[in-house]
Amino acid sequence: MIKEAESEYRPHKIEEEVRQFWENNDIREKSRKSNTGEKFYFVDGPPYTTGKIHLGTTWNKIIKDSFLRFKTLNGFEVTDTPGWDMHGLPIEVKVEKKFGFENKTQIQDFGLENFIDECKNFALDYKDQMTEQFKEFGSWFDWQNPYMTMTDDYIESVWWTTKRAEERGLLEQGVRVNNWCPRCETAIADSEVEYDEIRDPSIYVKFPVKDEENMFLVIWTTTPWTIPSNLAIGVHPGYEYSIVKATKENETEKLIIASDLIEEVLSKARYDDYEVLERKMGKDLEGTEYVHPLAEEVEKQREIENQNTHTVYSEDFVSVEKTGLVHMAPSHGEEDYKVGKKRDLPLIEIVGENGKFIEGSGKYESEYVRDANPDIVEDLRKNNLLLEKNEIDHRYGFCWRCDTPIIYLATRQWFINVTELKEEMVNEIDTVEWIPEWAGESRFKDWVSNAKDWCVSRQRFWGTPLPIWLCEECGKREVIGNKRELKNKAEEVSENLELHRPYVDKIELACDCGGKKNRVEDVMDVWLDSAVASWATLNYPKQKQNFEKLWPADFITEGHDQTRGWFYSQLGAGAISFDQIPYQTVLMHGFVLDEKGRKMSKSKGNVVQPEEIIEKFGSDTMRFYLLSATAPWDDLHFSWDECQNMRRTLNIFWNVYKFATTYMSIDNFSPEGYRDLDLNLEDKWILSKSQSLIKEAKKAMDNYQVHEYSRKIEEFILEDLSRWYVRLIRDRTWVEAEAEEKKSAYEVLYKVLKRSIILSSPIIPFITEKMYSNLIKNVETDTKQSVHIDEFPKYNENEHFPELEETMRITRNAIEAASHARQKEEMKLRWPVKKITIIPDNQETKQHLKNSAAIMKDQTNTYKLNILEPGKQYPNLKTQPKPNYDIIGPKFKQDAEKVAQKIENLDPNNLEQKFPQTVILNGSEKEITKEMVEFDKVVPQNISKSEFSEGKVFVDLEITEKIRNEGLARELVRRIQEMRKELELDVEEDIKAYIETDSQEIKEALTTWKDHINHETRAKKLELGKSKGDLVKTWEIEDYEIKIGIEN
RNA sequence: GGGCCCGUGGCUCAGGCGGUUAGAGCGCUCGGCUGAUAACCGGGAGGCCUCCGGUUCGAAUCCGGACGGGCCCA
Repeated sequence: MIKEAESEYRPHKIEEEVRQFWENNDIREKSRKSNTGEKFYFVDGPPYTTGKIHLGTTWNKIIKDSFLRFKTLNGFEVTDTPGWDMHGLPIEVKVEKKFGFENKTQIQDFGLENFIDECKNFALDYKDQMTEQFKEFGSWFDWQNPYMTMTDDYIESVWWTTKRAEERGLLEQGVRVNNWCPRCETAIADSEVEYDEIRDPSIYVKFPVKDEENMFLVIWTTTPWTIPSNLAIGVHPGYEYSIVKATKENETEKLIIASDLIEEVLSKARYDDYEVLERKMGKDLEGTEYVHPLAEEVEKQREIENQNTHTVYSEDFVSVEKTGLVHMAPSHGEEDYKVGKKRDLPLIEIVGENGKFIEGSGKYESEYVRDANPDIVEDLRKNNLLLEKNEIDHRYGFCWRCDTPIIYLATRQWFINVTELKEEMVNEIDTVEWIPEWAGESRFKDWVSNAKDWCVSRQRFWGTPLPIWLCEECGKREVIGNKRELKNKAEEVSENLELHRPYVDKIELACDCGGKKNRVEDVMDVWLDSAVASWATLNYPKQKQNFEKLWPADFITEGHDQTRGWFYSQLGAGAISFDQIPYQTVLMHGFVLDEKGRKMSKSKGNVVQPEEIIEKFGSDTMRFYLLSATAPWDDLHFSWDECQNMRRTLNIFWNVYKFATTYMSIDNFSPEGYRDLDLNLEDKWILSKSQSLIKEAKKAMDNYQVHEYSRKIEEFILEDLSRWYVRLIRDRTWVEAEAEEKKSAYEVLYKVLKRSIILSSPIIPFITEKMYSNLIKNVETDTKQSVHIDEFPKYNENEHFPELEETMRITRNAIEAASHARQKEEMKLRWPVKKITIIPDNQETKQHLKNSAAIMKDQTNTYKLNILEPGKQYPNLKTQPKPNYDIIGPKFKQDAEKVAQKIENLDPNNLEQKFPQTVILNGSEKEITKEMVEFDKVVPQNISKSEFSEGKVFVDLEITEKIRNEGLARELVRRIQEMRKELELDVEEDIKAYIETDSQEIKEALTTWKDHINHETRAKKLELGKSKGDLVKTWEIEDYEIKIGIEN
């Protein structure tokens, strides 16, 4: 039996209760397992285990959850394994902070084993915390069996892919210039560099030309600390350079600068005057030798014997900026390194991995590079080689984890040469369905086309160990693909080997040459971990069955920052392993920003936590809001007001449910189905609307338009169900006896509510579960245990009546117009009106309105409803012609405006008979047809007119005696009801009422409408005379004073 | 500096194969309803559709540029 719902919607209570219900009854498991249909292989992009989820992560998981629930409802067999990204620097940094470590040596002293254990604990701990947070808002995943990048199983999947790379000849060791974090002492990927504003020195330096008196090459740099490593200077072959004789305070010197930049440079350095001595093309400067400006200070520079150093080279990459000459330090720049290789320059090591000048490098030995900047600048000044010194604010890269400014450093690293697969990767992008389309077409292709080789090695500890063993004797290498292979080949290995440092570090393999192979000590870039998720989730290659059945992923969805991240890393790993992109549909979603569209950040103080929203409004509200606020691919501007609004929507949904359960429980209703015969217009209409909803909403969601899905549901609940259907059937539910029209209203309301509940369950899983458990489970016999195990409603064409929907749409418009007309003349709805006349625009509209006349009459409170023929005029209207631009625009083009004026000036009398007629325009005749003109009307007094999109409404506001009586009677009823409420009387309780007034009109109304008033207010006695009772109040009705007394 | 996306009333968003009255919700304001009721409904005010140019008889809509925001890259 259906129970009356609690009158107030209490999300926290409901959500807690529902969560319990799910837990105790394994509802998630049952819902997923109830299906044996088509496969839906979803792969979760693993969040990094940082301990706290933010609103972006929340949005991400809610989007995923809504699709998994939707697919499950539709009979798909879904994979809902969640993932965790657990390796890498962020966790290492946490552990370092915990113990106050500042460099790698301290970690070594602490003991790698201990360090790894700490990392592991952090990761697992955070994983648990975050799992709880995700569960809180109802995201359903297989939380018991997630994939975790730190497990041996997972690591084996990474190893397998690495071995694939080796087999295909894509794995390579080489020296490259990389982003380098001097604190973490490791290479970091481009994607791990975060850019921010920083203030740096901006200096112009003079490099003395060898064997020339007082002649200098001028360069500009923001990194003085790279000058000690300088080995060459670059110019552009095609640009013109000048040797300038510049004067400053009576001293002259000869400077070499790009011709276009002379003024700029010299004015900066405040030279008094200059004279161009000679012009040369960049390529002609090639070979010019110079003296290193810090030759005195930097010992290593003096030791270089290579003839190619300290020479000018012309290179195409040089741009005409600052001075047009660039200083090159092959150890500290990618271009510089390339030139160094091409020109056979040595690679001198001056800066160490910790960012300090190394021993024996010279004056700056053991200074941290950025700290050495002032000394270097000062030395240049002393050597009289500093042309100008200033400061500049510019964007600079920082380590994503410890915020240390990065440096570029040439080091030996391991690479996977994905550039060799670039073409293939770009082609694979086209096989994927991207939502929105531009996510793949423009954005992703752009990124992949610019991809560089993948530096996969990191000089750290907590990560997937690089499975590469090198022979110390012959240099031969071996890449291991899994644990068993390692155990088989190992010289000596413990039984319960764990695939982490330092355990794997100890393993030695025998080499054919008789030597021993040792593991390369690096760990892998964490991006390679998540890159293999689509097969690691299925435990491939260890287990092949699921892989063969499910792979590649049907669906993934992540934020647009993952273009360079997971979308890319998966593509790379897929190309390496299978020559295939490992996913088929991608929904790229946006970021959560604050209301003004700015990034949420601690420093701005505009961060909103998901738990704040849940605490305020509950999880369903948060979900509904996040899913409907914007299209997923746009950034979401978070707004508390909009959340509040969504809370209201849910409240209305609850009210409808409450309305239904209140009456259904009183009448002990249980659904038996309805006969078409018993259905009213509004019943068929709402049934049809619900069919439209099923059809359109499903289509939206099938196309991954989750916002459309949510919005359509919201609109249906608010607009159709609550504001219209419930309003129309109210009278029918008040009938006390058993009545067919009441019964059929219940049947229809029940059916439509059930559909709405199931339809909205993927979006708002808690409240719908609660409603389902009472409304559905309490009356249906062969029902499911949970709404989430039920089936998505099937679209039924036989119940879809588009014509009828059109009827109702027009009717609502007409009713709105009528109430507008009333309101213009301050005629309240409580008062009946003598007559309403409608002139529809066309026959079709007329027919629609005729069909719904009963509703129209009822809702407008009129005695009489007239629907005239289209084109008919309301009596005594004056006509004013008005141009119809739809027609005259295309017809008259540039003359349209003039023709419009002519039309407005036409004689309004008998216009209709006069078409077509001609006007003279610019000396030529133009024909004006009837279609070009619309007619405005001016109404007589007593009539209030209003228009709606399909016609016009005229309300006759004449107040007859009958109307006055009824109006006043209703005013009385209203006052008495108000007082009943004030007395907190039960709905059933009877009263006695005493009315005291001087007004004849009210007395008359009272007499005429006595029975009605008695019935409406449950008055056993209604007396005119002295007012008395438990409550006596004085009211004013239509300027009459009236005293009402009530007792029960 | 480059790529992609976004820019519509005070706020959040629709519209966007070009058509003269640019919609909705919230907020504001006036009114209505009152057996879903610490709900609900209607009216109104409020917009040079970021700006500047172009195409067109006509541009929020199409094109070019600028500015602001977001993501990514250099």
